[in-house]
Amino acid sequence: MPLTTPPGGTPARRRPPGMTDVARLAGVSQKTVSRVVNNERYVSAEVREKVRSAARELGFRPNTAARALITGRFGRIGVVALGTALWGPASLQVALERATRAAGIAVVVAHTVEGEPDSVGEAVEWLLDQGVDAIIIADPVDEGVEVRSDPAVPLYSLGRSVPEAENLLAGASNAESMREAVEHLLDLGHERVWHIAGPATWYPACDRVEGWRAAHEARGIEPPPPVEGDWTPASGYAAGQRILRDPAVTAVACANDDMALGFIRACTEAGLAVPDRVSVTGFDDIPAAAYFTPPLTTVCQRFEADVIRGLGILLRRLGGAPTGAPEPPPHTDTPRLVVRRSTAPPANRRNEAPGKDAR
Amino acid sequence: MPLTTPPGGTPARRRPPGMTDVARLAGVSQKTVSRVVNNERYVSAEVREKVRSAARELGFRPNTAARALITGRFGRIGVVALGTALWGPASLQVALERATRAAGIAVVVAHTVEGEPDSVGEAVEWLLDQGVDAIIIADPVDEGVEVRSDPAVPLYSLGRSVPEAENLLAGASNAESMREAVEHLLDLGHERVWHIAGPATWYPACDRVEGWRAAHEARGIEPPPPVEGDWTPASGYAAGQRILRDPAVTAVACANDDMALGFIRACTEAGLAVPDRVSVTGFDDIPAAAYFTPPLTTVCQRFEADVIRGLGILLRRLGGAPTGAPEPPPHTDTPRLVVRRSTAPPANRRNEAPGKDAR
DNA sequence: ACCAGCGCTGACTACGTTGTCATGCAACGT
DNA sequence: ACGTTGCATGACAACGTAGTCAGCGCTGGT
Repeated sequence: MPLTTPPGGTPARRRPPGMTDVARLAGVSQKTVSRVVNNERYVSAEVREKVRSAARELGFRPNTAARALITGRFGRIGVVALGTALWGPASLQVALERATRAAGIAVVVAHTVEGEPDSVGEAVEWLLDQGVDAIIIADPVDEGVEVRSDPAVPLYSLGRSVPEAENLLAGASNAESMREAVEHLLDLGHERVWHIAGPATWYPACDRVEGWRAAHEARGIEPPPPVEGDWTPASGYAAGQRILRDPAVTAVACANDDMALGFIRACTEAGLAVPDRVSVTGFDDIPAAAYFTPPLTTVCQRFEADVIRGLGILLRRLGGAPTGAPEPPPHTDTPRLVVRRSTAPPANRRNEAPGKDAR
Repeated sequence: MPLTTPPGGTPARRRPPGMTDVARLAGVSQKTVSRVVNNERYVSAEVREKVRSAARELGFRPNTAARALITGRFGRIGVVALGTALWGPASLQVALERATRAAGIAVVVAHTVEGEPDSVGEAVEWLLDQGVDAIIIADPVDEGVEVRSDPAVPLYSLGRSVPEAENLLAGASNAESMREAVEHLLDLGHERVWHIAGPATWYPACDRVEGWRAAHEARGIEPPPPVEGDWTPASGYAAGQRILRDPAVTAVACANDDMALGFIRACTEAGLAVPDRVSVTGFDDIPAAAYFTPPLTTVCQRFEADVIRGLGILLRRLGGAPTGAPEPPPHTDTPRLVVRRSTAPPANRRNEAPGKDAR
C-alpha cells in the first residue's frame, strides 16, 4: 500500500495536512508556517495572514506527536485518581481538568482500585509509558507503598498522600473547614464534640481529624476518642450505635455527609431527636444534604479554588504554561460552613440560645 | 546550551535513553531493539534477552511521540464528559477508563459545562488538538448543538447523545432497568405508577421514561403524565408537592435516588407514610440509598459491563487493540433491581400480598 | 561608500521511532 | 555443487515539527 501521493490526477491523500502542505499553499517555507502557528516574532503581518488562511483552508492541525518528539515535552500531565464515584474525589477531578485545560495542558487519567496497594504504582507506570510532563497523585488513599518514579517526570500530590511527591494542596481547606464546623457546635454550647472519621488511610480523613482536634485544643478541651468509619452511611450508622450508648453525647461531627446520614438514622432509631437531643454536622455538602431529615449542617469544600492555586505551583515548576500562565487568583475566603437544621444548642441550654431558623 | 554529549569524560546526559542507546549497550542495531520491544518475530531468543536486559538497565521507555509520529496512531482516545460529580456520570467515567486501559489505550478527558451549549464542541476541538484516535461523547446532555468533527477521528457516544456519532451503548440497561422497577411496583398491585423524570435534555432520562412507559403499555395501562425534575433532591421534593395533591397516587418511580430522597421527604411532610401509603423507587443505588428513611428500593446500573461491551465495538473499529483485544464478555444478566423497604403493596391490597421483609 | 544592525525568511538538520528492503547465514532438496 | 527457502539482522528512509544558522533587503551611523 503506497502512502505517497499517486503521480497523476487529484491527489486523494489520506494523510492529514502538515505544515509542509500549508507552506506550499501559502507559498512560504515550512519554517515560516511553524513561526506563525507558534506566534513567534519576525513574521510580517502579510505573510502571517496568508499562512493563517491557508491553514484554515486545509483544516490544518499541528501534530502534537511531532512537536513532542522534538521539544521533549508533551503538554500533558497524568492524574492518578481513585476509581470511585464518591463526591469528593469526583469533584476534585473535574476541578483539576478544568484548571489544567485553562492552562493549555491536557489530562490523562488512570484510576486506582482501593484495597489494591500497588494500583498506584501501576497507574504511575502506565502514565509514564504514555508520556507526560508531570504526574499528580490525586488518590487520597495512602496504602503505604512507595512509588518508583522516573527522575525526568516530577511527581506531585493533592494532599500529601505520597512522600516522594510535592504536595500541591499544602494549605488546603480540609482541616480548617472541619475546625469551623466543630467550633460552630462548641459555640452553640456543646461541651465536647464527638467525631466519626473517615478511614485512617485517607489523608482527607486525617486532616479532618486534625481540624476537629484543633478546635478542642484551642479551647483547652480534651476531645473524646474518634470513631473510624469508611465513608459509607452504613459505617455512620454502626458508629452511631456504638457512640449513642454514652448519654453524654450531644454533638457529633461526621467526616462526610453520607456517614452523617447513617448516624442520623441511628439517632432516630434510638429515639434521640436530631437536633433537639443530638446535633450533627456533615462534610462535603452533597446535593442530597439539604434534603436529609433534618437538613444537614455541613461544610462546602472549595475544590476549584484549591486546585487552581495548587496547579499554579505545578505550572511554575514546569517553566511556564504554553499558552500563558494565569496567575493563581487571590485566595478568596468564601464561607464554607452551611448551617441548616441538624445543629442546635444542647438541651440544657436551649433557653439561653435559641436555634437559628434556616427556612 | 549544547544538547549533544560533551566529548570528554562521563556523558552526563539529560535526554532519556532511546532505542539507539539500548542498541549500543546490547551490541545490536536500533532496529532490532524496536523488534524486541514490539514483540516482533525473527529475533533469536539470545538477542531478545540481551536487548531486554540492556533496556532494563538503562530504564528505557519507548517514546510514544516518535511512535505516534510514524504510525499516525496515538493509542489514546478522548472522552468528553459532563463536569459533574453526580453518581451516574462519575461511575461511567471510571468504568470507561478501566476498560480502556485494559486494552492498552489511554484516556484524555475534557469536561463540559452543563448549560453552555458549545462546551461539547469546544471539548471535542480540544481533544482533536491533543491528538486522539477516537472521541467518545460521554456527556449525557443533548444541547442540540451539532459537533463538527475531523473526518480522520471517528466519533462515538455513550447513549446516542450526538447524531453524528455511533452509539456504543445501544442495548444499554437504562430503559430495561426502569421497566423492571416499574413492573415490580405493578406486580405489587399498584394500578398505575407515577414518574419523576430527569431533565428531558438528558438521554438517560429519556430512556428511563421510555422504560417506565413500556412497562405500562405492556399491560395495556395508560400511564399518568410524567413530572420532570433536574436530578436534585430539591426537584424531587417539589415534584412531590405537586403530585401528592392527587389522592390516586400510590406508587412513584423516580429517575434517580436523589430525587427519590426529596420525594420521600415531601411524602413525610404531607403525612403520607412510605411505603404504607405511597411506594417509591429510585435509580442508581448510590451508597446512601440503603440508609434513607425508609431504605430505598432502587436499580443498580451495570456500568462496567455495558462499557466493556461498548468499547469492544470501538476497538474492533479501530482495527484491533495494540496489546491484544479482549473479546467482549458474554452479557451476564445480573439482577439489577434492589428491593428494600420503600415499596409495598397499596393500602387496599395489603392483606392479599404481604410486603417482603428485607432485614 | 561602507559596515553594522535589524526584521524577516528559508535551508538544513535533529528528534526517536517504524516500514521497507537488502543482506548474511543455515538448512534443505535437487 | 547448486539454487531455494526461511530465519535473523541491519542499513536506510520517512514521519511532522522546532532549533540553528545563514542570507536577504533595508536603515542608519560613520
